[in-house]
Amino acid sequence: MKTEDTKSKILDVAQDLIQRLGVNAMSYHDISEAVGIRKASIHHHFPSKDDLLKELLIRYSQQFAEIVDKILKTDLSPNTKIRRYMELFEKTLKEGNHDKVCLCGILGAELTTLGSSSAKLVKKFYEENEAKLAAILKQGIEQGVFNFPGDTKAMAKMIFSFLEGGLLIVRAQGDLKQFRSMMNQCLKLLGAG
Amino acid sequence: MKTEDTKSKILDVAQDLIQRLGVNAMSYHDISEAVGIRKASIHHHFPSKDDLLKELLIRYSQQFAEIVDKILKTDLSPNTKIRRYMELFEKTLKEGNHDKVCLCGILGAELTTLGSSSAKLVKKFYEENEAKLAAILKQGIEQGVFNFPGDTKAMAKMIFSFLEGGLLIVRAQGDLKQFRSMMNQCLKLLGAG
DNA sequence: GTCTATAGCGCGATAGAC
DNA sequence: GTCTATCGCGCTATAGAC
Repeated sequence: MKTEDTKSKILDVAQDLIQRLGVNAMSYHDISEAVGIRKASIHHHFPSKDDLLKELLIRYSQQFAEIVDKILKTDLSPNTKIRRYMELFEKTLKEGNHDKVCLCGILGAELTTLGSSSAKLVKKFYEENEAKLAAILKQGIEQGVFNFPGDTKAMAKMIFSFLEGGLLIVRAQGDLKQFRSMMNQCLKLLGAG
Repeated sequence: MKTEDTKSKILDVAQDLIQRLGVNAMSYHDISEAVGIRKASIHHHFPSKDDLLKELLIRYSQQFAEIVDKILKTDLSPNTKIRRYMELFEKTLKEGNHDKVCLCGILGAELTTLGSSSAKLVKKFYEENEAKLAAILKQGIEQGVFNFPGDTKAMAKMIFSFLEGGLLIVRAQGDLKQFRSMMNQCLKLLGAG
């Protein structure tokens, strides 16, 4: 198999496993079974586990940012933009057996056990997403479709926190529609009908 | 040393380690170093790691519930009750090196790797806390000090999610005052000045 | 109740043949 | 690029002396 194909298949499988189990509970053995090659072959593509994680974080953040930026640059109402953004998180939970959460959400819990460059990539994901949420909120205020008290940045951080935390809590409770009910509640708080 | 003293010291140390590292990255060896006894002695008190975790979860949930119930039964305004409740989470982050999060928050990330009774205890913690938050919100609505659109239960779940998620995100960013800024934003959203 | 010693396993990682 | 084989380590857990 071509190197790039194998590499991306390994990343796909690793991402899936980490989103379910976390990095610390996932092994090269697990990956090898799902990909259909041997452990040693995975080391050929990613010498260490931390190498794999770094590449995965770069890919994940870039893919996520691409999708978010596409939403941002439309001329949808800020109301709809926020909804679409939140649906990206909901979609994660809907995949497979309803037991996947955001990659960077689960890695946030394991943060103190990560290598420092991996930890920085997780932190960067948080900051970029908060900034993009804040941009939508600002636009909504300016257009008069949002009407909430307080600070835009604090509001963005709070929404991002509830999305990341909400995935963990709703996954535990096993009732996916609870996530949508929080999304609707959030939109109401923004004064977005 | 008396059995009960040793047991509770082990639980103290284990709780601290798990709140920083997660269960999967924490070992009996780590505990033994911090307590000052040997690995085998820990197995005498808690035969398996899951036994330890179960006892820890029961103790943690009970202690947390006690504190929350004390807040609930005061005649403080719902406004202040919510603030006090949120400060319990903030306090966790303030301890030690600012790298501790809620025990059940970090275990939510590791949920799929836990034994089923431990997982149930985590889930129970979530549900009890959401219910107590909802009770405060309801009281605030009835007394006319809160004034927010939408549903009380959805609002409680959203607040609880942002508290659990916020600990993870603010820990990663290393800026403790961001948590307080979210707390203040939350209070504003409740229409609580 | 705590200790030493060790079993037994799974892990990340490497060497070297093909 | 993938394989077999293996090293060396750290882990949970147990046996048995004190």
